[in-house]
Amino acid sequence: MTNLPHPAIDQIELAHVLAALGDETRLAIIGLLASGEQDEMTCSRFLHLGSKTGLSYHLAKLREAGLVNVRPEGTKRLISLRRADLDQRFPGFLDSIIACQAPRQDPQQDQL
Amino acid sequence: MTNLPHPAIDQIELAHVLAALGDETRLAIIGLLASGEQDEMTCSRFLHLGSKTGLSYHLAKLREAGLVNVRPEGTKRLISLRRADLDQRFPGFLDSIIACQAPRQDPQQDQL
DNA sequence: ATCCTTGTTCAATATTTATTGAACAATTGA
DNA sequence: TCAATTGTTCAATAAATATTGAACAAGGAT
Repeated sequence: MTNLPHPAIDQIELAHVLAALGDETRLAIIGLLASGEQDEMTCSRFLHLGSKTGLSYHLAKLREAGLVNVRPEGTKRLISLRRADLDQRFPGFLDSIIACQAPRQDPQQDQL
Repeated sequence: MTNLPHPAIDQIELAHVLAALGDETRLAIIGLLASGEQDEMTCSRFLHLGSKTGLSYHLAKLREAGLVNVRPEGTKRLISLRRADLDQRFPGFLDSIIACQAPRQDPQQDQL
């Protein structure tokens, strides 16, 4: 099933996770995955963020850090956020990241 | 007062913060600062984490990312966590990090 | 003044990380 | 079978990061 190597919950390391997220491209990938559009997305869904090769590299980083799950399906790979695992391992962390990722409100709209 | 360059709250970038924290040494520094022993600590307080030169480098990274404040006092530098700023900018983020940093409980002690 | 303490800067190096393009593998579809 | 799709691997390179030691600067203490 889980074909590619994924770290088990308890061997997900904070520093490793943080390093994986400390990159705009990967942060954007997580933002998209978290957007809730769909639980799983193919690699090609992120093609606007970089080259095919580059994405393969970044997605591997995210997988190795324990942030995403990659499930081969035919010739495609279905990527999903390891929400439950991350919430269990680092309570509140993922949510705070995702919230920050959301478009920030500009000062103007504060009237009313 | 604030002698060295520190980013203003609204120019603290998430990816930058995450990258700064994606390093065991710097994560340990933040852990110590958050431990509450004292609000401010001198650089020498972290000397067990690396060389004098290395710490100067890592502390600069943390300062530039907006994670710590550095206040020169005589020949020393007093380092403190920018708690309030970070809480305002990224609500919940710092707390989740600090909680994860805390020594994890081992399975045994779960019996009341 | 002289020394000691605390910490920075600089230059050199080592190590990691990121980016590219070409070639490859597996699956799907005609 | 042949071609198209989806994505990986590899080797080369570029670029960013980390680590060292030596030299320096600013205070504080005597």
